[in-house]
Amino acid sequence: MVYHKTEKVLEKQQSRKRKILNAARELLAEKEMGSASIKAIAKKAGIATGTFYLYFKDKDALIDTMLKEIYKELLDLIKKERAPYTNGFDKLEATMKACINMFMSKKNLARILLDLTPQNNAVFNTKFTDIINDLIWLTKIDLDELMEQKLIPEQDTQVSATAFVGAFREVILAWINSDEPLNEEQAYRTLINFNLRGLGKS
Amino acid sequence: MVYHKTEKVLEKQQSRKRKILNAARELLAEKEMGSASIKAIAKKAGIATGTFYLYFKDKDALIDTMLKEIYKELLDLIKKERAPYTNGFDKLEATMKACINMFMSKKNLARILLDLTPQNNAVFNTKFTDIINDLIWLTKIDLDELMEQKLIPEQDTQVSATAFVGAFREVILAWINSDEPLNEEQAYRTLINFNLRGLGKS
DNA sequence: ATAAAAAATGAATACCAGTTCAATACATGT
DNA sequence: ACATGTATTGAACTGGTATTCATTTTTTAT
Repeated sequence: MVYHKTEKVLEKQQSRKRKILNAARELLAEKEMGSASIKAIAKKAGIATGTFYLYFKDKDALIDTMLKEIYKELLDLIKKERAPYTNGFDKLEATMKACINMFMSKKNLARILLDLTPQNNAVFNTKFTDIINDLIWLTKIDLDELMEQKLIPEQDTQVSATAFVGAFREVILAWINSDEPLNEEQAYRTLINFNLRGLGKS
Repeated sequence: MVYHKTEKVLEKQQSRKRKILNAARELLAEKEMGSASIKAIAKKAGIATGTFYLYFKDKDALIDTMLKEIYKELLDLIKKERAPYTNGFDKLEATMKACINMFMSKKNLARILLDLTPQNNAVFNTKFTDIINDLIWLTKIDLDELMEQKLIPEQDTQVSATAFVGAFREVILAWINSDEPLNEEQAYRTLINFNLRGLGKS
């Protein structure tokens, strides 16, 4: 006798995997991240703890998958928002605006992607660092282009890109963890101007 | 019968407390911070695990004390380096140079003060956030003064200060965790210029 | 030197999170 | 309906860390 999964079962399984990923996202995004235990995730996803291991090899695999997913969502949005522009500064500004909008509307995503405060998990930290480094690397590409075109002064673009991302990250995190800035417009402009001026936009 | 501690004993106890604090610093500064267990700290300090609890109420108390100490050391150095200057920009630059020098020469301090990557400890995270916020607050004071004097354009100084600290932190961390920049001088100047230009130094 | 007081010890304890697994429930094909 | 393959369950297991505490060592005062 051979057993073949029916459509209904396949769908149920996919839905469960999604539920696990969503539960993990929600729990990780909450302030007290200690709460993101397998037991808690399983409970939130509506399954038994053992069931978790039918969908993911271990906790590391879950975190890996989750971070990849979130990062992809961010990159896709950035790509879309940058598409209309060819000028380097416009592209950078579009990138920042895309990030601000995404992070402010989906604060839980932002907490996971920008805030590494509370993780004890080695894979999480490694993956996380990789993502930040990747963002810095993408920024550096833009800066090298701008420097090539003499639109910004001679500088160590690796350092500038790191500073750029660092400034951005700290501000967004402050907004997320406290309450919004009083004057959104001015705050946004201040951040964007800080970074663009920092590069030496002439 | 009444027991009074003799000088020798008091000194020995103070020295032990120091040894515990130093052991904690060294272990926390190492890459794999999971190793900073009470057992490891006690071992490094040359005492039994139980003895630790004669000197600190619990692990949280140790971390609290340690972070306060380190932060005080940093603030003292900053204060000293700023003393010669009255101009706002000079003061900011002196602050940055003091931090760069301290962090690059005492990388373990920097890892503890700037990099919260691997802690699971709630008190550590809270304390850490407090310290960063304090640094931002101190920066904001300088910026308000500069804005008052019309030396930088109108802006949300809370945001600028946050960006300033964030850029600085990210770059220093990158230097600490990888290897030094190839061209130290240019890298330092790039970072300092980024931040000063970011403010809109005219 | 001796007894009381304090400090130090480290094995035992308590606790908590990730993971396993024997038992159970459900799905499939005949 | 039945037999067999697969999925689910949750209690038990594992490993690791903070903390305690009965015992031992050291210090003090007589």
